[in-house]
Amino acid sequence: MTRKVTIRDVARRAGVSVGTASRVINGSGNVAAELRQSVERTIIEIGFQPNSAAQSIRSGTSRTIGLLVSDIRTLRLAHLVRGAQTELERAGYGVFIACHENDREREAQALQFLSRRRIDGLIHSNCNDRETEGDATAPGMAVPTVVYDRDGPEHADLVQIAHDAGIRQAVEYLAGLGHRRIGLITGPGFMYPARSRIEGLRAALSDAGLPFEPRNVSATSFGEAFVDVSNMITRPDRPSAIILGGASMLGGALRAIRAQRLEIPRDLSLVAAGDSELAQLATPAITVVRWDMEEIGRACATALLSRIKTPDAPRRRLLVDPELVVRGSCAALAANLRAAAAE
Amino acid sequence: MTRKVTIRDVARRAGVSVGTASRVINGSGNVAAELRQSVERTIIEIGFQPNSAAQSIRSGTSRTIGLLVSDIRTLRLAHLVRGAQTELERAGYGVFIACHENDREREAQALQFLSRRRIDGLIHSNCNDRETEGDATAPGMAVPTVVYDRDGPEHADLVQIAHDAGIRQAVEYLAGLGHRRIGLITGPGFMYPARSRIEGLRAALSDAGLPFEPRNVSATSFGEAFVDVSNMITRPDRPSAIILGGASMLGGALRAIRAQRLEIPRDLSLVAAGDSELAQLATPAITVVRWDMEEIGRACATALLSRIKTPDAPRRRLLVDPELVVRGSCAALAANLRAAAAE
DNA sequence: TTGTACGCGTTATCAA
DNA sequence: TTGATAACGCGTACAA
Repeated sequence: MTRKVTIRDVARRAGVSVGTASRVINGSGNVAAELRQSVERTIIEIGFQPNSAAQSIRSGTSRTIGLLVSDIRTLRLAHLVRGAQTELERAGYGVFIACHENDREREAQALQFLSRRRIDGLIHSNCNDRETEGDATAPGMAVPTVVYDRDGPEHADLVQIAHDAGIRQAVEYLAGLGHRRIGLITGPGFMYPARSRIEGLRAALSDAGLPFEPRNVSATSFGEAFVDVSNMITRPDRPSAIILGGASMLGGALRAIRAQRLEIPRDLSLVAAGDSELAQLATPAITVVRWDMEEIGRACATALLSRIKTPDAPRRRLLVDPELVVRGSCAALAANLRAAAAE
Repeated sequence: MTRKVTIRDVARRAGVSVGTASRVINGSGNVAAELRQSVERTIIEIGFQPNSAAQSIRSGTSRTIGLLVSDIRTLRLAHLVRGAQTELERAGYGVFIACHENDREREAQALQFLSRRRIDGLIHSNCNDRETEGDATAPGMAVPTVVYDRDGPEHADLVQIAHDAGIRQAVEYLAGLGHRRIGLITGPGFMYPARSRIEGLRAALSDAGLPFEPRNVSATSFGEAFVDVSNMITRPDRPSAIILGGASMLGGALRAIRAQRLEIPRDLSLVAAGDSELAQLATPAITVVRWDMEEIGRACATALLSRIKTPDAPRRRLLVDPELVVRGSCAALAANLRAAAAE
């Protein structure tokens, strides 16, 4: 176990003062060329590494960003994280990743943990954006914050997906195929995405001259896709097309559809909001509304970096427009009816 | 921007010395009940959070673990990370995640970065375990280290998958189905998994009384699965069964097989080493040799924690046995031949 | 241009 | 049991 090597060791060995050594290390102030070289050589020789904790305590900045999401095992969040990470590391920041797993308590703990680490900024995807009062009182929340795809607290910058616009694209596409009863199954209403999607559905249906039917909308808890889809597709007046809000629902939805012996797209058209490996690999491949999580991660990072640079700038909101990717899970309604009648 | 609140603020406001405040905060030493309560109340009132950088600089320990893998966008690595993270957080450690993306330079940079942060331990999955001499000289490598699924440097503890045993299970299963020409396609030989798999194949074939044919083994770079599989299955004496080493190869392999208009399992049996969503969802579902990445992440964490506790304990090696999960991608050879003849 | 010395927030030692 | 104070490693104001 070698004892740690400090800037004093460098100074002593190079025959200079710690001040000079520090100036060489940070490139601040002028240092004679010969001394500089001597110090630089010494640093390499004895393998000196500045202690970032000491730097942090001295400078009041930790060069660390906190990144708090539900779970990096979710592929799209892993992509978000990587996008943010590359951008932040490029700027010299380290990234502390924490997962709240949609548990308010865990989230609070993580926030407190990050606060003790004196993070310089936070990228946060809350697990509940309707009750952020807890966070407001939470210590360390005055830190520059970018909230991803949630309605964050007052002081935070926002990076959000325009889910309403995505739903609109899906509805226009489906309406163009002749569908008149379009269902939406999405997550719980205490998070921005679900609210935005429902709003988008309402507007898009109205524009298409179609009625908004509350029974064709299901906004409940996660992981219940099987149940929600089953309920919706077993009704006699079931929708002929369903929009699935949330990529994590696709598995359950497909199982439900299969269990009812419905065939996609013959008996039911399906659009998923959010791309996934499953959507690409399913047969038929699922038509989706998608956005690039890695790019969004980078966007969160740059937003945060500029917020850190100019803390008093007005609050910003970045809205990312999704893109419709047509694959094989939707059929024109006429064909749909024909096939159904032929059975 | 509220000024940071320090332990001195707590002490002053509670009317005690910083020493007493510190003792209350850390639960070290005895403090009179009334003083303790007063301090505790004050801490909550003014929202004091110990500055972990200062704690670190004082105690010489950062309560931080570095976790260096190729890429958390790989689902199984995300699982490993979460497993390790939960275990380490439970023990009061924060986890600094870095990705080297199989680039030696990035890896060195990450190592240096983590070293400056004075991590107390490292969980590392090297991108090349045949040239670790660079790491040895790298500063900060004296830190307690657990290497995952690589042949790490001398001082590191090892957590490895028994890939050889996994291949053996696959070979025994395939041989039992009548297969005599069994191919193996795996990653580059400068990493432990490929070496272990080839070794396992050799031993298992020998035990089954089958010849080891070098041309039925392909150990090249990643991401070339399509090419490697194509080459192997277009040969006139192609194997009747292929073992795929590395879950990331499955996509390319399936495309290659499809491109040759071979049908699984009729024309070709397939076993994948490493489970994946794709393996479960493909039709037919792919028979795999699998292991639980989250459990392994936890194992890495506990190994590291005990290493930190007892730095001088002898080097340990944990070998995890894979498990064969039979699904639908393998057929008895007889049926295979019959079908082929009927074409 | 260089060196000295102080302070960052904390813990630990030592006297009281 | 409590308080005063030294140290941890570093950056920087100030003096030389």
